[in-house]
Amino acid sequence: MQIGELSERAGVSHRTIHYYERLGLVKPAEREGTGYRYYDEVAVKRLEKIATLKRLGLSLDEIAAVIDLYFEDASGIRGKERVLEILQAQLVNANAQLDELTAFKRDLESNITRMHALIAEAKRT
Amino acid sequence: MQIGELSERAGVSHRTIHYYERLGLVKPAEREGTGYRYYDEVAVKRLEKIATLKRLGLSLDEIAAVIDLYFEDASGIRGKERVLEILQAQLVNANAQLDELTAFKRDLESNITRMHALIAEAKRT
DNA sequence: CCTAAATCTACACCCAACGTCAGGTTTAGG
DNA sequence: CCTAAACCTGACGTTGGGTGTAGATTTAGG
Repeated sequence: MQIGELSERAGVSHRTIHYYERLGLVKPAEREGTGYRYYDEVAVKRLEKIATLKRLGLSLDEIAAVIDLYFEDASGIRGKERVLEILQAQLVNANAQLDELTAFKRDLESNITRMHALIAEAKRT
Repeated sequence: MQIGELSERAGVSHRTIHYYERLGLVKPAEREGTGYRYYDEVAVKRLEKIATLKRLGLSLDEIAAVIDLYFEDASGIRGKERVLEILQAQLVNANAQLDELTAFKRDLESNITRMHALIAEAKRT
């Protein structure tokens, strides 16, 4: 598939794909002499994973550092141990974010209740 | 307290406080003729709340739209209804983020398990 | 009263993460 | 074979969230 289709399917602009390529986040499956980029299905998954990691608050540089481990196996025991470390660090992080988000949600809910009450009261008078 | 102390206690630079002031996120308790800004304890709390909301992924503009409701009551029924809308939108958002984060965490855990297995196997051989 | 430290305003600059534009090349379909 | 649509590169613009710096003013402590 060419960059246009990839762009459409992954929901990012082709300029963004170019940009990500420069940062080492994605690369075309092949680029025969002509210059056109051709991608495979994995590229779609990759861009989707990038989007997810971005939503979790990682910078593009941070994503570049870990994205590969979702799509190729680390070689050698050292590589695997390194990957394991990174994954565990991310897990700790995710748990912290979950806690914060949960507290925020509770906060929101109580404020919503309060607002409802205030509005009801204001209407009564 | 002056801006230096506020800066120190809230863990943000005084330049950032100036910047936030321009965006309407904080304002000094008083500014007598001289020009110096003087803050009270609430300002510390405010800056901490801003930091929290930022960590949750809100932009400074979005924060500006809701921060007041943590520290003063919206005036008038229209104001309260507006605040309610914003809160409810944020709740929807928070729920979506929670779902995504939970899925991400599951993913991480399964990858961690897999890595453990791969490492154990590699060591056996 | 004097001076060093803190603060003031205003403008310029920085980085990340793109988007826009221009001018040229490649491809696919009729 | 021709042309419109897709693609290429490179340079420049933009937005968000700040930081740096200069030159002037204010304050506090000895």
